[in-house]
Amino acid sequence: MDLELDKHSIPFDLESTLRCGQLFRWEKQDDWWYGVVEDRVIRTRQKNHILEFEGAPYKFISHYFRFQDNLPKIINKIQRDPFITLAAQTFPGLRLVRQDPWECLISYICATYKNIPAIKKMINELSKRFGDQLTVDNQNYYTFPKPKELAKSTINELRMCKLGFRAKRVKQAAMIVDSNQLDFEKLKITEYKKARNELTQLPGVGNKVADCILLFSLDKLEAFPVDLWIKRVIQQKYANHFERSFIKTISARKSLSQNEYDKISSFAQNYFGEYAGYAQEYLFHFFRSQAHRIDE
DNA sequence: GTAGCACCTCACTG
DNA sequence: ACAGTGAGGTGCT
Repeated sequence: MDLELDKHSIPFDLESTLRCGQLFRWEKQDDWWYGVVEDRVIRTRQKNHILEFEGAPYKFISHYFRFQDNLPKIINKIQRDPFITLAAQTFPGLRLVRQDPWECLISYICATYKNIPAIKKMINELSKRFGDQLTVDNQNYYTFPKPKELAKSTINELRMCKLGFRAKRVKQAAMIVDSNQLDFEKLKITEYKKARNELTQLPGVGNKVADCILLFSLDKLEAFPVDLWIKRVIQQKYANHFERSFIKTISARKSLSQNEYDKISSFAQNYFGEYAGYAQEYLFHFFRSQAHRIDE
């Protein structure tokens, strides 16, 4: 199916959206992108203002790529200074993507202390071992495992998927989700701070992972995850918004204490406003792309 | 309340 | 080559 994006006045750039680091399950072959989303294999490419896609109806695609987000309005709201303005202008059409909360939870537990290529590998191994096989264009793809499959897995099997110390956390989190002790739908309508507190009860879920889940899968666009790269952005570009001693303290160490994290995150939420999460996405992608080549 | 450190494994660096 | 380094942090002391 073809979709004319201009006609619907939907700024969208497939390439930067799929490369920005939020997603771990898309691969490019020739000039088509292939990705497994829920129980589908989606094939898509963009030429100028035409988005071609197969494997899902328009409604699914539009929901996934958040076409209903009014991007011009959002960018207008977050443009508080020249740096964020430049970041947003460098990647026009970059959008957040609406992920499945369960997949997002496990993916970001796995993302702890790993780089993006390694995270992709772990997720693919998990899917191959515990997911369902789908065949498209004579190639095999695997769905992300259901909660039950990971809940009944053994730590050893999980470790064979290269999870390392994350294996135990993934199994425990899976058991909690599988036994319905966590209601994602309810979290969507729960106030941000309360929802985050609930998520951080899970093993392997600290502030950062919780904020990723809230932003990428639970529609909390005000969430502002602070990772290593965002910490660097703050140190280098937003230091004047903090006490000198604070910047000095966080610069001396690699990881942030809970309080330091909250200080940075709530600054950004106040500064960028209700769409702080979009600001995070642009800052993260822009700063990384400046620092070195994008992983692929 | 903060500080320090271990943690699995991988990709990239020199 | 191959050891060293740091990675979309969290949990424990």
